[in-house]
Amino acid sequence: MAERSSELSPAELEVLNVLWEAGPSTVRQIHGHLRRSGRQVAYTTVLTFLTRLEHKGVVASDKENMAYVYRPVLSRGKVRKTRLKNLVEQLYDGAAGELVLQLMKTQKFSPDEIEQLRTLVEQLDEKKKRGDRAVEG
Amino acid sequence: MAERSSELSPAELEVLNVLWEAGPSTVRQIHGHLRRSGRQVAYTTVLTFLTRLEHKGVVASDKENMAYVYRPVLSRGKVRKTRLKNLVEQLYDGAAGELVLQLMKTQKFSPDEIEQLRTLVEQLDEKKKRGDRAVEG
DNA sequence: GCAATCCTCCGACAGTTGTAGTAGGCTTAC
DNA sequence: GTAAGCCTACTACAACTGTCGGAGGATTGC
Repeated sequence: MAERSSELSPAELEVLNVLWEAGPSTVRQIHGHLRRSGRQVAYTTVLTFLTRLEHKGVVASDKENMAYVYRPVLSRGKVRKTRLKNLVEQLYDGAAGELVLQLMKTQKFSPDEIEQLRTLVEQLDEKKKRGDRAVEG
Repeated sequence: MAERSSELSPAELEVLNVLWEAGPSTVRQIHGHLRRSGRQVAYTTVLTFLTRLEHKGVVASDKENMAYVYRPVLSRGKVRKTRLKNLVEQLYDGAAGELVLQLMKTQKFSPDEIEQLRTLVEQLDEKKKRGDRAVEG
């Protein structure tokens, strides 16, 4: 099992999510956050995850007064990108078209999002038409 | 570690992918398929994965002449759905809007897909407008 | 000053995953 | 009938994951 050391397990991701949402936090704060959102887990377990994450270079920490304050090093955007790429490769033959279509059919969108989608599709459509003309002429 | 028994590891998914693509196959066929696509792995390793998958109820097998022929029980669509749901929950706060937007901005689409996207957006737009009127009046 | 708290470190343990070797049972080409 | 192949079953093992408990040091309420 080679280069898995920089990958994030589900539980590690949960912890990282708290950090992204709440910003730099102590173990206790993260633990409280998780418990409040229904995740029953021991304090030391959270500590273990943070230690592992730090080891992977995904979070960093500074001692502040009594306790260490952890902060994310890896951005949510980066993780999203990697994960999405994996998903597309593993289940959509590397082509995201179908995925987008599937999402559009099954998900709900806010008016604002629909507006953005419309704009994006129009742009794509423009490009397509230009391509068509190029092929024709 | 409770109900993880029905989840698919990356390596298991690789094997399942072959089954989805190539249809029912023997261990040897799957092994060949994987090797041809650059995945160096021992015959018995593939067998292990298939055994585990069968144990999880994800594939089934029948003895045909000499060897067992394995076939998928779980559809690609189902796995896609589950995985997508996980991704959205874990990294997009349960709302797929942002995900779709991200994909639309970063991915390439075929003319046909663009056409479909346009249709879908138009439908969403219609709905939105009806909603607006309902709110106004 | 000392018990109650907190904090981190270390070790542990079972289940999962990736990977493969070996043993032993059929098939088949001679 | 026997060696060469192919097939599965069983075993193994290290790394990764999820989960904690206990040890031992610092802080603080009283």
